[in-house]
Amino acid sequence: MDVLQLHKALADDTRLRCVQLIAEQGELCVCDLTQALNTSQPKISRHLALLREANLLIDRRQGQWVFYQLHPALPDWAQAIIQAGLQSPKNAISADNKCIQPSTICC
Amino acid sequence: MDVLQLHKALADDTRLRCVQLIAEQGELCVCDLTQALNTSQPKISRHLALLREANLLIDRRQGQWVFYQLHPALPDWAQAIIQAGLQSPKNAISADNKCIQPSTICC
DNA sequence: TTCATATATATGATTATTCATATATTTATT
DNA sequence: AATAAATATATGAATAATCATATATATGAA
Repeated sequence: MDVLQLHKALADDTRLRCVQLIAEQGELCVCDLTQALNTSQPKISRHLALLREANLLIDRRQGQWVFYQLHPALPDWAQAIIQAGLQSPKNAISADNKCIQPSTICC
Repeated sequence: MDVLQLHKALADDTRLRCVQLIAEQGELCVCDLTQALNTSQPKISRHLALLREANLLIDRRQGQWVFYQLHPALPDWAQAIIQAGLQSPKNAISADNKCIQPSTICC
């Protein structure tokens, strides 16, 4: 993972909001994100796959559900970039995260 | 300027290297960047225009030359994102910046 | 247990759209 | 005229969205 790849991964509204929500909540499943972002399941799934392939997220299946969290080995500079983005008053999730609780929305 | 726009602005190799070089050097002119990145002048110019329109850079004409620097009113979170990217051992300019001196290459 | 069904997620395939680059031209400064 | 920079246009490439379908797990009835 390099800096360019991280910016590319976060340069999409859906992906940025997924990462910011997951960074705030620790762990969320696909159906959480689908509801929180009010978007289609295949769209979320594709973007999560991209983030997983970029080593930004890891997934974990638990029964029916697949939970995503930040990759535990994310380098410091990458964590710093994600955190700095969350500091912005105009971050990507300010309108979404009010109604999110970890895995309690649809699961 | 919001977080998504910043990531989009930095999600291109040419633009990321321009911003990182400028952040390190303070100020560079178009011909500096053209030489440092070994790429065509129209390509650099077009990407600089994008960064200027995104309020990431400002430009200043001095005689024949146009110098670019980071926007002085860049918010803290945006500066933090740029700086964190420079911390990466795999940042975008590690192969370029060795030969750069502010405005002394071609000007 | 077996069968049927529902739910959660992923993936192919297609289409649409956005983005980057190259070439040529133009403008501005000295 | 010569150098520096910007812009216009066309083209190709990468990216994203959508629909349909596939897979995996869970649940409940017979």
